Amino acid sequence: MLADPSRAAMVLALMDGRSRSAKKLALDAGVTAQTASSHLRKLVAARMLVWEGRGRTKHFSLAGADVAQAVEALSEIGSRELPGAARELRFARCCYDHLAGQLGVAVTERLLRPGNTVLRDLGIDLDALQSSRRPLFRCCTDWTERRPHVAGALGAALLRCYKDERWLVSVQESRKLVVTSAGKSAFGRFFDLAPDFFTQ
Amino acid sequence: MLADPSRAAMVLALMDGRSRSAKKLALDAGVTAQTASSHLRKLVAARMLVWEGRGRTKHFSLAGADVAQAVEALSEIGSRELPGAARELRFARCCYDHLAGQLGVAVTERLLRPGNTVLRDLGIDLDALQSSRRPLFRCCTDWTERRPHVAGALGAALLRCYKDERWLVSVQESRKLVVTSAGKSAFGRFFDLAPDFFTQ
DNA sequence: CCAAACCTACGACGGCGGCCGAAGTGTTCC
DNA sequence: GGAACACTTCGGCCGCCGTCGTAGGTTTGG
Repeated sequence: MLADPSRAAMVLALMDGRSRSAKKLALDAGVTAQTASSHLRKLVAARMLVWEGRGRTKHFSLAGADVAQAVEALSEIGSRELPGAARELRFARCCYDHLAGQLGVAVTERLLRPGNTVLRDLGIDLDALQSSRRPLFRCCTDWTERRPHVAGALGAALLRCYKDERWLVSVQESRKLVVTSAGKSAFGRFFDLAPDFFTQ
Repeated sequence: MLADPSRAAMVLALMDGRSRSAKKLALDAGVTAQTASSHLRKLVAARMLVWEGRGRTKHFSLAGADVAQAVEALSEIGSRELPGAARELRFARCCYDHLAGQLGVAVTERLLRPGNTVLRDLGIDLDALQSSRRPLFRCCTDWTERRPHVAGALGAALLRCYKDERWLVSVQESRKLVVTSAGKSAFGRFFDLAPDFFTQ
């Protein structure tokens, strides 16, 4: 149940203990309402979620604390590799195909500022990404920062851009991403990051 | 990682804390050595297992207690529906496509007795099952009984047989299986079960 | 009573990944 | 040295399931 990214996103979104509508959970997971409905039915059948009808909407919440405990236990395993030589990993790493870590969170925050023109400045073609089968925008919760970073087709396109421009280079056999000197100035310029952001 | 049946079987086999060879784990999971090798590589990469070379064999064990904790937390969810009106469920239930519960465990124990002719008596065609892509025999650990019951292609064939003969009937929207009166005498005859086995 | 909003059922598509056979590498034992 | 054994890599097959478009049902609000 938790192995599917969409279902995991829905369960993670409910980890605060509150309840959300099916529509909201679909947005959280970055899928359509039809897909979300299918997933929610399975999660309820697995006794991991419960629901309550409020008029024409259905509100879902975690079925119990044991579900949350299982999710946290799995998160523990996922974030376990951090304590050691994890400073670089915590700063910038590859999360599937997009950027995660402190840099990923900072970039996402700037992207969400109203009125910014970062995507146009970077030459990201949103229309081309829209045509992809994949959801354009997805927010992925960062295990180290506990804040969202941009994922989905847009997140993948951004990381591809960073790599093409040689702002980031990936480390062999690792999720680590290293910021080049060109990258430091470019990220600072496009995303309004202070110079000492990279030297903390 | 834990969502795949083969990987889950391997991890469950290691839940006693001891270590096992790759070959042994392949047998536990009911897959070939090649497939097991692939799974074990992934589990090690995910920091869920560790290994130690002993001559020409590799012995794997759980990477730590947090892995066991996550597995137990997930098992808790899986077995949570039992406490309430769970007597029938604990006695005989459908586990995917095969029989589980006290009856499933008892049947498995009889099948493993040397010299028994139960499969031939029931008309199970082992050669036909062999040709399936699916592993013929797989042992599934019963969460309520903590003992193995037969799964895999053979387990599925057996349950199909039970249902065709109307020894077991499934309950709508539930994993519950009800033993018919014909089933009670048939199970008693073929598997040497005392009459009071069904009335305890 | 109509339009809008929310959720669901059905069907089809497509990709990911589990699976195994064959072949290769390294180790043990006689 | 040679045979048996344990594990790995490579390649290709195939089935499962996540995804969405279309369509239909239900509730809300005007």
